[in-house]
Amino acid sequence: MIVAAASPPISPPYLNSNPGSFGDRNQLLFKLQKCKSIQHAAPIHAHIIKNGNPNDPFILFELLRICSRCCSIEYASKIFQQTPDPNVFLYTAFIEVLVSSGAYFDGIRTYFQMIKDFILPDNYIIPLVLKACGSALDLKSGEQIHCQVMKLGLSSDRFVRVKLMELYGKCGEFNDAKKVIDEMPQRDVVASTVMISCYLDHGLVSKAMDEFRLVSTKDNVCWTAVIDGLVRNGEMNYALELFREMQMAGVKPNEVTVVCVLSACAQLGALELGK
DNA sequence: ATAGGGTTAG
Repeated sequence: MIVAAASPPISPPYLNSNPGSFGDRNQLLFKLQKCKSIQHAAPIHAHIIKNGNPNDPFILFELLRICSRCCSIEYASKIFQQTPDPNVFLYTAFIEVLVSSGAYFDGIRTYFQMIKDFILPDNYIIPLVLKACGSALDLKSGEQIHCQVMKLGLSSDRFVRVKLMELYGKCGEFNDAKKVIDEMPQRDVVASTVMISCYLDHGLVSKAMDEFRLVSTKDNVCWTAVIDGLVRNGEMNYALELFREMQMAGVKPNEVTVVCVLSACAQLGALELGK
């Protein structure tokens, strides 16, 4: 069988005209995706600056991801400052570097810079920056972002809702957190777990249990969050009772569950039970 | 073509 000869490929403008040892642009991208450190990425980056398009957003995105992996704010800042018109992906990747290194306020500032530049936030960057607000206990910024969420119609996104609840929970605004979960058409187990933890972190045991009784789940993380919270609130017997109930319901404990239950036994001096 | 959620001790 004779196969028709393929028509000669048209070189896309980003293709390296004389591919050296690094190969073409897609191979460079692939190599960057596998880089674990800047040491590995730097020569590839240098090669792109010399021979390729250093403003290629996909390349820059991968470089920022590497900075996230190895917590290098410095390298990331250099890249980001030299990016002429960062899009929402590049803002997200850069803010991720900042937030994962604990530079919450820098992350929040960078987000508001993006808004000033008329770049629309999406349902990926919003949870990220809400997490920063929660960690920094920056309720004012968080509320501002909540307003943007409503205007942009992003409030149905489940990641957005979870991070809104965490923000309000960390700031002690339980009514606002509850409003978010109550507005869900139907609550999912992660949202419920966050709401429960939000109560238990502030000693509101009975509110947490009310929320838990609405769930009915075989999800052991959710059960564990409740058991842990009870232990942290000094409700050892209640925690052990729930542990038994969990097993009766056929939910398998994980290692975190066991740590919590053993801690309860230790605090009760219940050696035999612990054994 | 580029991305993401919840639980623990020390």
